[in-house]
Amino acid sequence: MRTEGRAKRLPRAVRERQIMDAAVDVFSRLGFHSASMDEISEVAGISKPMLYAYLGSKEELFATCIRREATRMMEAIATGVEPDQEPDVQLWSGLRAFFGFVGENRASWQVLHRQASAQGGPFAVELTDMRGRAVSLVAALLTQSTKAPATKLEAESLAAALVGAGESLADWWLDHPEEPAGVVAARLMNLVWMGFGNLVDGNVWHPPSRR
Amino acid sequence: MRTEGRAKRLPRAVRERQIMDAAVDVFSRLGFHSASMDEISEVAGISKPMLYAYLGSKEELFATCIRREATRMMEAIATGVEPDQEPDVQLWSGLRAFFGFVGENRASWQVLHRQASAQGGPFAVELTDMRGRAVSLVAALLTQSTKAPATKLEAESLAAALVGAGESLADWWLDHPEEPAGVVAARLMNLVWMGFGNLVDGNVWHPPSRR
DNA sequence: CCTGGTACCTACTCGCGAGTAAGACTACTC
DNA sequence: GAGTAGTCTTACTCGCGAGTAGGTACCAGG
Repeated sequence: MRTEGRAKRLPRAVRERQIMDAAVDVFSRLGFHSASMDEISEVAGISKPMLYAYLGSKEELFATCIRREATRMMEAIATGVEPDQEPDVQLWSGLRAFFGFVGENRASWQVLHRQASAQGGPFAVELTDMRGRAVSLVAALLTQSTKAPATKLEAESLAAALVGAGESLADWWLDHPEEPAGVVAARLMNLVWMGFGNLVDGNVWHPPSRR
Repeated sequence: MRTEGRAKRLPRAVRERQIMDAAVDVFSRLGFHSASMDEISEVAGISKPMLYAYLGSKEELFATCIRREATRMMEAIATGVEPDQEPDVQLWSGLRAFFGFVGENRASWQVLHRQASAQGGPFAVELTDMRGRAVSLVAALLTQSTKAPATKLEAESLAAALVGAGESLADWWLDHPEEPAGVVAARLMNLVWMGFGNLVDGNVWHPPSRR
């Protein structure tokens, strides 16, 4: 029994999952360019031609990773958010779900946010797409709840700022992992709902009575 | 007179500036990895060995670009901000300066923000450094003006969120260049100072009486 | 007019990594 | 047990781009 020998024969679907997992791991650690197909294949416990046979080129592989992780994240948020509630509660539940997802899945988050946004090329499409969905969601929340008729552009840019604040705070969180997810989420909630103007006066937002 | 011949002899300092300008241009268009030293040298109107003679390796060159552009930006902000004013006015002037800088200097902004943050390596240092200075600035503004004694971590994370919101909104702005800088800045000001909670009720922030 | 120093070049080396050719092993079917 | 479909491998090619060796033009000062 050699320790390094021919890999056990496995059905394609299983191998593809293993490869994707390895790819997300390596891409998130090294970034798109510094990651080599050799390393990914090694981590996946498989030889390089399998990569190409199953997942196509390096770019396709990366794009597939982005798509998979983005979908996972959007589903996590969609599951967590509570519709038919007051706007602030909807936002709050969305933020909790977002930071919850990032808390587990650090690798996914990194490959999603840092890497994809840097490669201007074909990947930006996947990322921009997901980000666009998130922005639209927030923008809709805003538009629907506002009394003053805001322009589409205005709502969208505010939503972009909010999403950016979330991403950035999540990045910051990576460097301060000791903070619990709920605390970080609550902070952002306070910032965007109450504003500094209120916070400096000691007025904070808090969730409605516990269920 | 050949169109492509030996370059005119110029003193080192001048050439270095030209090279840096070319490097910022190319890096911001293509990103660190996709940019080649050959292309940079071509844009700079010079041959490759000059690059290495003057600016060292590719990594050194990139780091130097980051440092230069980051310094320019921080100086622009420092110049624009009005100390000894109310916190909201300080923040407002800072935001205006920031978006003003980004509005001109699109290339600088891109090379700064998108590229550097993606290459985890030695460059993150430069970028993290500048970002850290910005965050500290905002955090200090917050701490100094708040009545409720906030923890250091709290102020810092809020500042990180704000800086991130600014960066993200600036990114968004790149895709909607028709908006004037002041409008974009005002939107972010409203978001972070008033909060959505106020905005949906139509309460907006506006600067104190014109000087 | 030589001597050195500085700006500047052409023309390489050389490693790394994406992608492939060609086949070997396994398992299922008839 | 022969065909065939799918899994998996070793061992390459090949271009691109970082970095360099070894010069050439130009300008001081002696």
